Amino acid sequence: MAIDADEIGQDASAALASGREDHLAAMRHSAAHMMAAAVLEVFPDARLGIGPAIKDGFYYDFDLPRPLTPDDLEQIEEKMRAQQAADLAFEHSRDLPREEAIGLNRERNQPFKVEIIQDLPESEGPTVSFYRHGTFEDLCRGGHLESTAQLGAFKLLHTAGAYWRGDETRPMLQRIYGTAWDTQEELDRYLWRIEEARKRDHRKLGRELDLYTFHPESPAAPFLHPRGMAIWRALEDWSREVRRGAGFHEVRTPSLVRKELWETSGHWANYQDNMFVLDDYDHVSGLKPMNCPEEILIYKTRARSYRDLPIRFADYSVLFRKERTGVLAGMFRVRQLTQDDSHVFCREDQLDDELRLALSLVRKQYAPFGFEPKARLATRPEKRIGSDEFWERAENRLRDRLEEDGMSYALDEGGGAFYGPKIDIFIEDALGREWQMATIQADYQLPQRFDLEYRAADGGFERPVIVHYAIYGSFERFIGIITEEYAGAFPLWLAPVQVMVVPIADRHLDYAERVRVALADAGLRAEVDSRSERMQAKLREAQEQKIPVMVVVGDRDQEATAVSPRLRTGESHQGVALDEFVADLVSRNAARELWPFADEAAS
RNA sequence: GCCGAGGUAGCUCAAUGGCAGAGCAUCGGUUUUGUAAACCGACGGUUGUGGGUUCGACUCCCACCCUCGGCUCCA
Repeated sequence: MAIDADEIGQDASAALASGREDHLAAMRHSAAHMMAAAVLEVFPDARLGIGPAIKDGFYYDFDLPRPLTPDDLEQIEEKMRAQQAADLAFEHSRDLPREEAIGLNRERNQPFKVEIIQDLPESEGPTVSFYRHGTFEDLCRGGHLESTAQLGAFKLLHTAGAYWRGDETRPMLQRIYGTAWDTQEELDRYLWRIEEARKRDHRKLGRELDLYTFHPESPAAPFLHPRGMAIWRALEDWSREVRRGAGFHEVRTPSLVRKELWETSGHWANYQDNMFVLDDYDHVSGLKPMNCPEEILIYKTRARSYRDLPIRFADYSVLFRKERTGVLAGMFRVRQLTQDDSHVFCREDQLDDELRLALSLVRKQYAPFGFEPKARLATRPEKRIGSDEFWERAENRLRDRLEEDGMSYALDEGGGAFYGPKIDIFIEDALGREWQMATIQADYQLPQRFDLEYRAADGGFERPVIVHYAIYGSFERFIGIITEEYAGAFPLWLAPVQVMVVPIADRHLDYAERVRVALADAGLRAEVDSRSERMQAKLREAQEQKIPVMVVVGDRDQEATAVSPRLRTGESHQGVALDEFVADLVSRNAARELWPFADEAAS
């Protein structure tokens, strides 16, 4: 078999990359040890939790007598620098039989360490290892730098509460997050990325660009301003276009639904606490957190034939989820959301094709954004319904489709929904952050719970399968993500105001309005800046609003029925014929190009 | 829900127990302009809400609301 030269190159660079990853992980893990030692210097009574390396850095959890302050962090960081300067060797100090190790940690008053040792599986062997640098010794599997002097550039970032072992019934410890890199340049670049993310915060941009705002009168629900709504509509139009070609039919279903439906679906048992429940005279009703059971009611309104299937419903209804207050976050986590929800009722023998269709629609719908989807296969959770045999079959099916599609995917053990496994799709944004987007689920449970059936070719009754998916996920969240991805500089097809017409003097107002109408008639979103301001001021304003195209109109343009466009990128032209200009924008808009540039704001 | 931080004019931010202020925005006027900010003036506040301490509270204390960073959760 011939070996592709490119493949060798890729393997080699992958090996290099993973060697570098190992090195960074060892360094960050070592930094965590040094931080623990420093914390013990400041708080001799501190009890230690765990301290792993993570993406971009490390953390360590502590039980401390009082909350940490920013001053404490500085002090701890200084003590770490002192260790770094002291060039202390990291050494494998000893291996102790479990009982002795437990005794040692009891003596040191480290109950969390005792618990870790007690819970180590037998397969880890009869002894546990300890590592030391300076006077600090910690229970540890190993994987360190040779010496504290090898720690590169680091910084302690912030503190946060974290439950011991991630269990909310256990004590809450104080976690200190830090970051560590080989060089100061890499550290600076990372800190720049954090700063850049802060600047792109969608809550800030949403207000500055007049897209959406949040108000305490309706917490965790965005108020969409005209400009935000324009983005929403552009997204919705694209979603409908994608689904129309794929044979979907749009439905709309009620928000307020009696609890019996949720009992049948299983949501009442599993998510009752996260539903808004209302008193409906002598009934109990809930605001719907999901569309599926209602699509099912539509399915059941008539006898279905095998010839009717697949039936594909799209539903853009509003959903309500009573999220715990602490999880709310701008557009990312809201209590009222709208999905581009899709439900396909199909025969078992059509399922593979429907999963293929779903994956292809994900690719298609993401293409104009420049998003490259990756997947996670989320398998059976602890809290679930259905037999193991069912889960096995369903998981394999999803895996096969992913393999076949070639989409890169990872496993998310136990991450499935209570009624079935799912494919979660995520993307990486311009700053290297990952966002979970679409989710695709093959569901055998709801059809059974609702006793769905269709008449088969042989005259018998068969049970359909439901494929659930949402590609944007929720519109709210998606808008938040793309606001940050583009740093507010939306490509033409998404820009709330696509063209700002800038008359030079008041005598050009009539012509400016004529230009606006020409653009609007062509289906573009255009406005005239009719203020009695200087042209430069209007351009600055439009530029700050990240409007992709400005057109200046003055005497020369008016005479020639032309415009003088200026792009957000700074590029400008004089005296372009109005017809040509409109036609050019119309075609770029229709093609949903990433134009003028997607990431110009990042540069 | 839990841990921590925060909330002053529409926005960004000053004022640490003693007269709540600036820039931008807004409004009025002057200016009519060729590719990123014209000039002059005016308006704007129950300092998140409610209680308390004090001669006096933006400032100190308590409760609540909202937001942010995390943890847990995410059908």
